[in-house]
Amino acid sequence: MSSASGFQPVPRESTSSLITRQLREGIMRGALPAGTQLSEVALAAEFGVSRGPLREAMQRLVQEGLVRSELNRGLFVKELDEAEIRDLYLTRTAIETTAARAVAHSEAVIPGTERLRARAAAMAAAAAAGDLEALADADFAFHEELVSLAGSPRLHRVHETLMVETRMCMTALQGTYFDPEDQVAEHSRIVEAIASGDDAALVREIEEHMQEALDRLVRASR
Amino acid sequence: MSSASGFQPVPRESTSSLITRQLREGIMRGALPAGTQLSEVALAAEFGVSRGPLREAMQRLVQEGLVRSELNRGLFVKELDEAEIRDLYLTRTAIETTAARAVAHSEAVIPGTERLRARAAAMAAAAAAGDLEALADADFAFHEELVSLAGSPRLHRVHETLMVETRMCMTALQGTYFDPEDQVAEHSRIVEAIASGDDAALVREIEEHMQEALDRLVRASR
DNA sequence: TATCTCCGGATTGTTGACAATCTTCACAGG
DNA sequence: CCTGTGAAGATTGTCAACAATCCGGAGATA
Repeated sequence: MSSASGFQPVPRESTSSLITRQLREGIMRGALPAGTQLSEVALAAEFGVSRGPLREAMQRLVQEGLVRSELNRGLFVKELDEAEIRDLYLTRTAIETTAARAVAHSEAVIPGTERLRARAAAMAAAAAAGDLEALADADFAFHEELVSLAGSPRLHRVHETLMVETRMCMTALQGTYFDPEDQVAEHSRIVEAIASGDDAALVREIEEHMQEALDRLVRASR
Repeated sequence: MSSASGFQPVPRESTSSLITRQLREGIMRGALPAGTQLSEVALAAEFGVSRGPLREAMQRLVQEGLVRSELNRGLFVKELDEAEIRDLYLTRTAIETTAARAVAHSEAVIPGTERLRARAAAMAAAAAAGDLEALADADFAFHEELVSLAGSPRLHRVHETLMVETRMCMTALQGTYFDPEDQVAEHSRIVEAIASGDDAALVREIEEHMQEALDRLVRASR
């Protein structure tokens, strides 16, 4: 059998894994707002499985920190107060600066920056069109791409959770207005800093971007 | 009811949580070496519970990345090749530099550095006594303390997993000899950098320390 | 001999039922 | 009016049995 046939391993996935993904999506999109109790029977019925696999999925989310477990009481979607939001952005900064530096020093800087420029362009387009939802999506795609390019499974796994939490915040504050142009400009500066290979500038740009984003969120939440 | 009574909430904990902790300990200490299959029935019997809670604990470890799941095949303790070890230290650097900077800029720098100095002193004592096991323990306690002092739940949770993986590596390479004095000196330099409040120096010290530790590990594993 | 088929044993995946716990509400007593 | 008691209802925690899947080897066939 040729190994050059280009076949990929069959993407079989456990039920609990599939459920976890859907629940995460629900938490992210606001279908399961912060604080809601997650009823096992109700969710199990909705997913069409028994409580076993569903409970396994729940434990994953608990480990991820997206869900809080109270013994004999139930599971609740975690709520984010201001201190938590600050912690979230502190951690995002840690992960993303490291990722960006890894990209900047990797052999694939050129195609990497190219892809990031494309993401930034998508943001600009959404901003120009005044489509705030598309802008948010493009924003997320940018950061997701950035960390993916670093090629670090650990940074990526941690970042995935952080992005869910970020989106949770933004969903909760939906309707508040941010200046799109600022956001677009900040992302462009990050890309160019990566391209330049200047570590100090790079770190500074990301830290500033995170600080700005955090300020926008905190301001909106009061 | 006074809220200043100093009582803490009763530390009730779910069974799956307790099992998770024990399994993690086992993986860390080498009782469950990398690559071993984790038999559900055997482990459930050992813990004296049924397979339900045990499976929930397993899913937590999968989410943590310490255990790999093959559908209909079983669960295996994750193995770390050289690339994984590099990724591990990359991520540790990201977390610990951020934590150290947070400590350096916090209001509690003074007591913080004091506690870290105590940890470093414990390392020095173990090194002087030639007790390599105690040295490793003190080493871990130092890094654990460093991240705890940052007061960031996210950094702490991520770091916990990373330290388990680190210990896994070191357990696997048990018997190899490292120069204790170097290690002690590196940690002392980190503490003093925190005390000095010089961010650049701080980051440099931690990055160098991680690079050294990584080199020691990689060298020993070949 | 090489290959294919099939079967037995073992392990995981899933389920429904049972036990334990918590919450809520009504109600009696001070 | 407030406090304590108790039972009903609902929810979570746990278990043991059943179903599905995988692995290895014996045996048949060319």
